[in-house]
Amino acid sequence: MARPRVLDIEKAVRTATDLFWKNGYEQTTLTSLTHAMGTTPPSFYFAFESKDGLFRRVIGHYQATYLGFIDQALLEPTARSVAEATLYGSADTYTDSSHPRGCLIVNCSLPYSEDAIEVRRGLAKLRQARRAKLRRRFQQAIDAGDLPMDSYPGELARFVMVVGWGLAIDAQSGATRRDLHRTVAMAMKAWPA
Amino acid sequence: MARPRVLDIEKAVRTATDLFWKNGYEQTTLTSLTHAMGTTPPSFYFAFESKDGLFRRVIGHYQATYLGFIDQALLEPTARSVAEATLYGSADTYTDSSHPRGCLIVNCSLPYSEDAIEVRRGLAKLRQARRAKLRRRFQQAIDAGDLPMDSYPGELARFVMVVGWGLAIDAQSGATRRDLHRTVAMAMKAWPA
DNA sequence: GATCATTTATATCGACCACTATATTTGACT
DNA sequence: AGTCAAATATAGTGGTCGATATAAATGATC
Repeated sequence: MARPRVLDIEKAVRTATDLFWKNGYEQTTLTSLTHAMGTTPPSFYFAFESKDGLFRRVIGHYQATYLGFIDQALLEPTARSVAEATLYGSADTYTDSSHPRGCLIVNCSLPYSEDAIEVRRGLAKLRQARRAKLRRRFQQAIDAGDLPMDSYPGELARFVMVVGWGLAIDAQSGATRRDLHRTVAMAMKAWPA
Repeated sequence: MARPRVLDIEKAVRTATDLFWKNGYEQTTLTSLTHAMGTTPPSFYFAFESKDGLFRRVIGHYQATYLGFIDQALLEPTARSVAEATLYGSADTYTDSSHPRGCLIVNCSLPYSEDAIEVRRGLAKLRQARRAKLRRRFQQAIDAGDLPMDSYPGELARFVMVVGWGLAIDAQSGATRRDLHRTVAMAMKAWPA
C-alpha cells in the first residue's frame, strides 16, 4: 500500500553508533550521518525525527550490544567477582578493535553545548543508574556476609565507576588491552578482603 | 607611538580558560569568546592569531595556575605521598567551586573532529608527559628502596593517571569533594606497601 | 490500470561557524 | 600641530550546521 523503505534502520543505527562513538555527539554532523548511511536528510528525519532521536536509539543499541557484560557482571556470585567482571569487561570492550576505542557514553558526555544539554543530562542519568545498580548489588553482598560489615557500598560502586571511566579515557588515548588489564589488577588490590 | 591596547590579554586568557573548561574545545565558539572578553574578532585575531593560538595559551595558563600541584607532588618524599598528593590535589582542583568542575584537559580531549585533531594530539602528549614524569619518579623510588623491587613504575603511573581521569569525570558529573576523597582513599589501598 | 499513503530526492532554509578585508580610532612621537 | 604605527570597529567572507518545504517516485491495494 505504500512505497517500501530502502533505508535499513538497524544498519543505519549501527553506522551511526560508530560515528558517535568515534567523534562524539556534536562532531557527528548530519551530513556525515546521512552520507555514511547512504541516504538523504528527508529520509533521515522521516526515520529518526531528529539527531537527538537517532542518538537515543544509538544509546539503546550501544548498551544492548556492547554493555551487556555490565548487567551480566551483577549476576556474579561475589562482590569481588562483580567488580572484576565489570572492570575486565570494560577493559576488553574499550580496546576491542572491531569498533572505536573507549566508551561511546564517556566520549559523548563531556563537553556540553547548551543545545545538547539534554543529551548530557540523559547520559549522566545512565551513569548514575549504573552506579546505583552496583551499589545495590554490593549492599546485597554485605547483607549476605560476602563483604565486611563496615564496607560502604556506595563508595565501592563509585570506585568501580571511576576506574571504569579512567579506563575509557586511557583506551581512547591508545592504551593497550594489556595496559588496562594491569590497571584493573592493581585497582582490585584495593578491594576489601 | 601607537594606540594603547584596551584588551587585557591575561584577563582574556582567564576568561577563555573558563569557557574552554566548561564547554570543551569545539563548543567554545569565537562569538562566545569575543563576547565574554568584551572585544571584537579583529582584536581577538590580532592578539591571539587564531582559536588554536588562544587555546595553546589557555592550556599554558591552566597548567601553571591549576595543575601546579602535580609538579609539587613529584617532590614529595615517598612514592606513596607522591601518588596521594597527586590524587588528593586532583580531587580538590576538580571540585573547586571558584572555577568549572572537572579537568579542562580531559574535558577538551575526548571527541575529536578532524580539524581539531592537532589540538587533541597536543593534549594527548601532555597527558603522556605527565605519566612519564610519574613513572620516572616511581623508578627513582624503587632505586631508593622506597618501593618494592618488583613494582612496575609504569603500571603505578598508569594507575594514578587512570584514577585521576576517572575523578575528573566524576567531578564533572556532580560528585562532591568528599566523594572524590573517599575514592582516592580507596584507590590508595591498592598501593604497594 | 488508477488510487493513495509511504518513502525518497531536489533544493534550500535561516543561523551560526572560524575568520578577515577595509577603514577608523588612538596617542606617543617628531 | 602633524605623523604614523598599533589597536580597534564595521561589515561581511565562504562554508557548514541541523532541519524542511515541496514534489517526485514507489508498489500494494482496489
